[in-house]
Amino acid sequence: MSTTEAGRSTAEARKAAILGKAVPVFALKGYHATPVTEIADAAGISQAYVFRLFGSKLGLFTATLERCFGLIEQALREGAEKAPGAPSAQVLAAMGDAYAALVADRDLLMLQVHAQSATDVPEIRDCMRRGYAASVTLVHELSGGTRDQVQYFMAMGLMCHLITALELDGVDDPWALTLVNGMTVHGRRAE
Amino acid sequence: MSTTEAGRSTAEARKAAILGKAVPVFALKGYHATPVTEIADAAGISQAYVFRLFGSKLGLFTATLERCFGLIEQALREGAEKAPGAPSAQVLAAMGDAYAALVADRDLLMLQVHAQSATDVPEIRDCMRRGYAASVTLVHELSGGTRDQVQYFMAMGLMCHLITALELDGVDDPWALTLVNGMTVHGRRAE
DNA sequence: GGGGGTTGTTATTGATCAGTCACTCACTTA
DNA sequence: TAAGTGAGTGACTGATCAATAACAACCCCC
Repeated sequence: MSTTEAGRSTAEARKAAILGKAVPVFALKGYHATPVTEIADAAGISQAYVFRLFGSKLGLFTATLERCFGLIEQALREGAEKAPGAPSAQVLAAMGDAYAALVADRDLLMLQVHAQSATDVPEIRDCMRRGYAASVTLVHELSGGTRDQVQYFMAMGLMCHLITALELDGVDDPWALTLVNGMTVHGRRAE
Repeated sequence: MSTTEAGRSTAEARKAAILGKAVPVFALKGYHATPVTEIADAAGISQAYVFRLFGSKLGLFTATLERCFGLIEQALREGAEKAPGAPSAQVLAAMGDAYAALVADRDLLMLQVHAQSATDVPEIRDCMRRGYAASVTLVHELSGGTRDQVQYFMAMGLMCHLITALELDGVDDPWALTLVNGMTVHGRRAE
């Protein structure tokens, strides 16, 4: 079970490849419940080498989380560019749509949920703070919305987390419909 | 390190006592990262006996989670009773205040966060669904609010989870203030 | 006063997992 | 072609932890 497809490459390229595979694997069961062997297997690489590249399981997880935040910021930015000069509400709607498209695959969303639960580890808590700081600041600046609007925007993002974690998409009961109210599937409400 | 204070008691009383101690312990690091030994120690009881009483770690966790939801429902109910016959918005505000008072100690809130992250375990996911179903239904019935109002109420509850997990109370940066906007410390926004 | 159910413990087991170590292999440069 | 370097691995270790097994004290009712 060695390198099946790619031959050898540079350490940086390998790290990037591993991070790409790590997102869906960590998204499944979270930080504590995921052995790094699973990520090594998914990346088609030995577990020992993952430790060599990232130092520790914690280093691997925070790197994965940072990559995740990077993708989200990029999506928000691209969304905002689609409504240039529009009023705040419309910019927020465009950013919401871009975010919804990005997180349609569940993985980035669930990684956030797991990271939020692992904040007893200081490095993870700090990484989360940095990520949310960047996101909130970005939404504020690009949309020009009020504090209430931005808070509402983020709150609906959190509601997406819950809907995804509980797999409420297909549930037809009234309480589930109330929570999903106005959301696009796996996505975020437009306004 | 045996039973320090209490002598022997009935199994039911012991189970209740253990659940009381289990809430803060599970709240610290969550389901996967908390060994049942820690809960046994906190309850002043042997680890083996905890397994006898709850069958498995999963059984202990779901029982703890159910207790937590029970406390929340009780608080919501008592909150609603303080504004009888008032318009929806005021009933929601009263329920929010009661909820805020209940979760001021962080534990119940963090338990929710951890449980949301452990939904890959089917029993935990189902337990969460039942709990949220009961809460949403209760808020809807007691307040008589619209779907949007109830969704917003729950979304602000989720925002509390984030604020608590990231310890944003004392943070003075603009992005943190945006998220905390309108919330009472560790609590939930009134309206 | 003793049988039987209940409360509780100590000791152990079998598995899992983060992290390490001593290597090998391939490529580059002189 | 020999020496050096970075990529990559298999095999191990020490610790932790969920779960169990075997046993001990207690109490109530007959």
